[in-house]
Amino acid sequence: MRYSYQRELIKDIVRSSKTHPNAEWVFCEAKKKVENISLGTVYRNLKILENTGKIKSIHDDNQVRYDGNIEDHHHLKCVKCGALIDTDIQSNFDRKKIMDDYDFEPNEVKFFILGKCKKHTK
Amino acid sequence: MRYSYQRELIKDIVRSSKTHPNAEWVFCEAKKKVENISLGTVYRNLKILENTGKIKSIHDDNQVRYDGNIEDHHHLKCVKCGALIDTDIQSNFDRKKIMDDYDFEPNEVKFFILGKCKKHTK
DNA sequence: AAATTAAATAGGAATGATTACTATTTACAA
DNA sequence: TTGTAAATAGTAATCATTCCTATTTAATTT
Ligand SMILES: [Mn+2]
Ligand SMILES: [Mn+2]
Ligand SMILES: [Zn+2]
Ligand SMILES: [Zn+2]
Repeated sequence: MRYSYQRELIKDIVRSSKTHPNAEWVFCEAKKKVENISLGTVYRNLKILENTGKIKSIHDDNQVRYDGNIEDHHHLKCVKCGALIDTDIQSNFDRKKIMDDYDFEPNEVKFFILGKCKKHTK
Repeated sequence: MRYSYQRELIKDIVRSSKTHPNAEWVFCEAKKKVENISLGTVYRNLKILENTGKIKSIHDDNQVRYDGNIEDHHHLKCVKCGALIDTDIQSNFDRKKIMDDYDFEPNEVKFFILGKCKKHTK
């Protein structure tokens, strides 16, 4: 993999963000440093960074969002403002029961907890 | 809400399916009964049926799939063939811990268990 | 320090899922 | 029956994302 200033920039933007941004937001941030960077470059590098384990992606309804926190973790999602909040909540499921009851070999759980974040408590 | 043959048909197609189909599949099925039904009509009515609680929708990566099973339930998702399998697995999370630790008011959990269905066991 | 080469880019076109628009059709009530 | 507004078919538009390609650039070789 050849060095690319754009790719390093995109990685740093995602890694230092806490909002789980989408490609468009990353693009706008990147333009502050490379004024003529193209959106295609952002998408291509986000995918490369994901495939090489440098960042993670989250499918949030009809959009892809990116996460600079590559630790295994889950999220709270605010239904009011769309915020995604990192948690250390563990998912515990009964592997054997799933295999027995459904003839299915599980190996990962994805979940979000939907609700309201503190911004909306009156 | 005025009666519409197309809407009843779309409802019956989703209700009787077990595959959690997308709009395109529902459209193809519907054409077997109403040859010139339009895709827009399918999308519009799927949304109406969802909003009136007659069916549910599931965001599966970048596509919306529909579910005729309106009971509260979760799914196993096969990473090999994309199959979604209904389960009666319950999500148990500690509501109080979430409120205390994250200042977040949870009210629903969405999860999938990813893995391989029986079709891929050698 | 040039010349070489293939990877990466910018910019724009294409795609695919979904939604919006609009003239026509249809359910249903007066 | 006739009047009406809701629903439809057909099509155009939108939005996120991917694809294409001429040009630029990082890295290797002279
Ligand atoms: Mn996260
Ligand atoms: Mn289901
Ligand atoms: Zn919020
Ligand atoms: Zn499968």
